[in-house]
Amino acid sequence: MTISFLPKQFPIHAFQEALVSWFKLEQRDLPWRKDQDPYKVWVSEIMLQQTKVDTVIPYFYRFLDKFPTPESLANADEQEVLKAWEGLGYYSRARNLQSAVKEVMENYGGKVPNNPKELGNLKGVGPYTKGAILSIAFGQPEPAVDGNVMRVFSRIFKVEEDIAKPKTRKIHEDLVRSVISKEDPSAFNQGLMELGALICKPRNPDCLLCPVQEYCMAYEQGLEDILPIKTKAKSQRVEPYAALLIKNERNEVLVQKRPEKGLLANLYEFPMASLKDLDLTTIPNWFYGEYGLHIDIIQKETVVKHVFSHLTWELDAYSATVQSGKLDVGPATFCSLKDLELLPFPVSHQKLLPFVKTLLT
DNA sequence: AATTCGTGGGT
DNA sequence: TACCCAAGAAT
Repeated sequence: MTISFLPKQFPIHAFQEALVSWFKLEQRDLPWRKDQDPYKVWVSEIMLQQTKVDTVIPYFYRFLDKFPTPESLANADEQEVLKAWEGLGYYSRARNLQSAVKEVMENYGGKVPNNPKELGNLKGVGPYTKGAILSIAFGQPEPAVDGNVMRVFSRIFKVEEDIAKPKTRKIHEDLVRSVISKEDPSAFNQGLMELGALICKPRNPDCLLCPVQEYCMAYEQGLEDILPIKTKAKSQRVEPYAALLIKNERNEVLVQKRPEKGLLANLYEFPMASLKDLDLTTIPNWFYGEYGLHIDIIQKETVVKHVFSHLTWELDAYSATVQSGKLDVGPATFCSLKDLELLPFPVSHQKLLPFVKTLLT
């Protein structure tokens, strides 16, 4: 059964005009809005996935300064790309972006594809990003449905489907297709998102300032605080670890590269022992088995609690020294204080760097 | 379809 | 404090 949420008498053109003219007047001056270079639009859209504008801005400047063209990004070392992404989170975005840019270099002559099929096949480019690039960079009337659009449309058209459910996105894509401005798809799509960010906020929306208030069913019926419907995520688990800050006789600290898949893939960290399986007395023996080094634990330096989307790390950081043995693990290596600055660390381990500096100084 | 994947700011 | 939330994609 197909449900159309678009009222038969909905004044499409007046709605478009109200939204687009508001956006052109009130839009924020953002660095990725200076031109419509598809590469810059692409980079910005990847960075903006699940990430606030204010957080992205400095990363966007630094990233474009370092990798101004698809070619420069394609030819860069992955570690350098991850270093530029350090602290931004969702690091597979960076690795997928570089992978996709390499494909653009090889298969599309360095030109970002301007059609849904080729664009959607690029790594890290899903339905939203595909539509955003097509509409913003190429002016095509394609939907770009993100969380803002689903919230805004849930209110305007009184859509009561759970926006946390994957299938709900299709409802809103159909709605966008039925009302998008063919004259200015870019301003229309961006206008919806800008409206969601500035006016039609998740909580306490500023309906009195809204340029499309007269078209909003939720406002008309006093439902703006009820919609959208969104079920809440389940609670997260807690994982306790001992993080080991191990110094050798050459005043270097042991670091290791994380696996190439999964959480914080290919980033660096200090070795961690799960306190679910081990305790302070069994860690040295475990460590010798894993790394081939006898260590002496000195003392607890700090405790770090780090919250991810789906789990929490509780890191008890211990200083330690190498007693004897020979390191025999590939991804692990001793690293000088100076060279640490070249390695990409997740924020969880950046919190430990001040203590490492003290240890090595 | 449900989980996994980061982080910082708002309330 | 403890949630909630953000211009999602991959699996």
